[in-house]
Amino acid sequence: MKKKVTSQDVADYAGVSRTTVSFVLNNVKRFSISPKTAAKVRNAAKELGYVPNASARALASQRAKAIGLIMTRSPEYIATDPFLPQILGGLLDVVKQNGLGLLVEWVEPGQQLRTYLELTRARQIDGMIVMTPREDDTGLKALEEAEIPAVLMGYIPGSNLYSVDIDNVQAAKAAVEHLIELGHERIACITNAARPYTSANQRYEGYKAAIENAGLAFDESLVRYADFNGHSGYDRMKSLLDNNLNFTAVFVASDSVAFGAMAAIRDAGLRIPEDISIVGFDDIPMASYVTPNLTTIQIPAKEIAEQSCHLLIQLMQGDLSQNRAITLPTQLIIRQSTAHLERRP
Amino acid sequence: MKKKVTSQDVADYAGVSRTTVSFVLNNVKRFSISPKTAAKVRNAAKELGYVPNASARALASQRAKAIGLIMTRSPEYIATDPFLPQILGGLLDVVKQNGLGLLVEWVEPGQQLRTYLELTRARQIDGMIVMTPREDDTGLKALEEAEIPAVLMGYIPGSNLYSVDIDNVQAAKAAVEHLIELGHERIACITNAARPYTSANQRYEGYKAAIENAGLAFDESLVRYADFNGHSGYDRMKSLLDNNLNFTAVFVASDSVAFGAMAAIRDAGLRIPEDISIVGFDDIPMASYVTPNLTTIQIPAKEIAEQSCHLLIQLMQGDLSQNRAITLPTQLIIRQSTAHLERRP
DNA sequence: TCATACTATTAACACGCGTTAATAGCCCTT
DNA sequence: AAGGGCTATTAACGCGTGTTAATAGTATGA
Repeated sequence: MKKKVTSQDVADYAGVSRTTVSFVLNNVKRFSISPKTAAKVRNAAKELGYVPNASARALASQRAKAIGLIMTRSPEYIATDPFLPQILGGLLDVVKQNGLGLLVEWVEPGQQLRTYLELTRARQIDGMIVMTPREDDTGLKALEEAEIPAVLMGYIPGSNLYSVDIDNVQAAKAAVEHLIELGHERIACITNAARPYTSANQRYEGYKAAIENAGLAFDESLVRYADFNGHSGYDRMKSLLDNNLNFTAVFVASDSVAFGAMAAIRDAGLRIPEDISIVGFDDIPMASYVTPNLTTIQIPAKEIAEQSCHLLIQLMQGDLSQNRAITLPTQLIIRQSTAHLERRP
Repeated sequence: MKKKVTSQDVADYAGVSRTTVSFVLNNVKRFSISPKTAAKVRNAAKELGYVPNASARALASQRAKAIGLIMTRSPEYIATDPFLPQILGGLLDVVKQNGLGLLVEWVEPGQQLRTYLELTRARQIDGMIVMTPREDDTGLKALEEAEIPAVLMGYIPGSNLYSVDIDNVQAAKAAVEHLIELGHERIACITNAARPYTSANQRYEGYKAAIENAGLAFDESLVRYADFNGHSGYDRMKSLLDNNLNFTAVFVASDSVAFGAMAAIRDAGLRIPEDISIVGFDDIPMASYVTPNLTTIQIPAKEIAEQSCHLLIQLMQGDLSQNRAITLPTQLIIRQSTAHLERRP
């Protein structure tokens, strides 16, 4: 290992004091440094390949120059999240532009309290983005009180935390209204996750609202709760089909889940969209490659990540004048998995 | 913000010195502490909600208690990597078990040298896992020399770095041999990425070897180089089809790319597998949900991540007696996208 | 009784950097 | 020549923890 180069080394090499080195390299303008000295210092730093020690800097300046991405799910579920790449891509982009680092953590559902506080106190990060929060998350209140900058990706009713999200209710409503316009009246629903996940609950509410607004009969027995992945989608759809519920369309609140559901429909010998129309949610990349192409709701995942990150950075700079809740628009993408209801004799 | 609790506070509260607190909380056995005192300290720490400051600890102990995941791709490509969730899930699992943090970084192709060294010197991390390295990566040699623990996810010929990978050549060979056994003789190939990416090159070599071993004619004009995503797959397949190359099967070295290729085949009015058989690579979750289900090579992505992490942790503990290169097994998963060649009149 | 060995604890320094308060150098005015 | 007001620079302290070398205390053996 090459011997570590400290700012003292740079100072010696340039023939100035360590303080001067710090001023030059951090562009401290309160103390004017002559251009000649500054050049000497910069040159020395480059010559020696000086890289400031992050820990020491964090300790002295009281800021870690890093943010945390906190996921409230177990690795098992993280591994199957089709959105993660887009989220991460968006975050990494912004984070790097601002010279920050990104620390990824997950907390076991139930352990949130301890972990949020630990992360806060440990000061390894200056702020955090909480992904996929659950309404029953006990730690979020504590997070509000501790005044560490935090942004929710997603929304928790009643929480005072800053958040960036889509309007899940409206989006789900739009999806179901599309089916209604196509003449469907018995429309099933498979959520993306269990109800404590806000997004799942909101999409369910949107589904319900669309049904009721249209004067159709809402039937709870047409609803199933999936578990993020395609496997659960297959399972829930099978359950719907096995029960002879006589529906002609289904709203599936997640594309991943929808793919599983589609497989179940095919395995039952039914055709999409001739026998059953299906609308997804998310517009993950694969949605346009499956057969038939999936009609779905497009979520600007990357923008959500970017906006979250920008917001967090502003909070970290003490700028609190922002909107507490940012809502990003979604779009219904009509493809081939939905069709007019064909009345059968 | 609650006032930060330092180890001094704990010491005062417990009526001992800060050193004792440190010894107790870090289980330093060289200096024996009486059980009574230890209990007093632990109790005080709990009472006050003491969480050690990560930066200070890192500075003093010369170890950051964190590892880095370095991706040599731009966020644009990161956003479309279907493997990322599995990798991340695997890493997070192991990382947490060992009380470490995970820092995610990306380096612009071409900027590797600077970034690897910066990360090394900054000491924000104790070791790093480099993902999807390229053969033309100039920074890896520097990484070898700097003696920071590092593990490659993937393999670079001629590199002395520790690595965890699958046998890409063998796996590709198995995929193509499957097609050959089905009677195909004109077999096209679309790689997952450009040649400088080792995995792309190795899969290409496997393809070539299988063709030649079987005594078939190798034809370079049947090869295209894709770019990770489905879009490029669509494009490359279209190029193959437009050129009237008369092939009956194709080996696509990435499922994502394969999905695009499948769409192109359908858009050309051809059927899978009746007109063209297709084998993918990766077995991403969607592979079993597309129509027809994709025959592909299964990669143990999560295990790769876990093994990489375990290996890295051992390196960080100074245990160098490990295998330099770990190779994990792959498996050909035969589904519905491949079929016997039907001789047309 | 005294030296010895061992246990339990602590004072003090190091880690590398940011930053305030103080100092040295210099030109200009009176 | 002396003071005044700049500008450029630095000594010195603090951030919170790990760790070594030294100290106080206590039991053991002759």
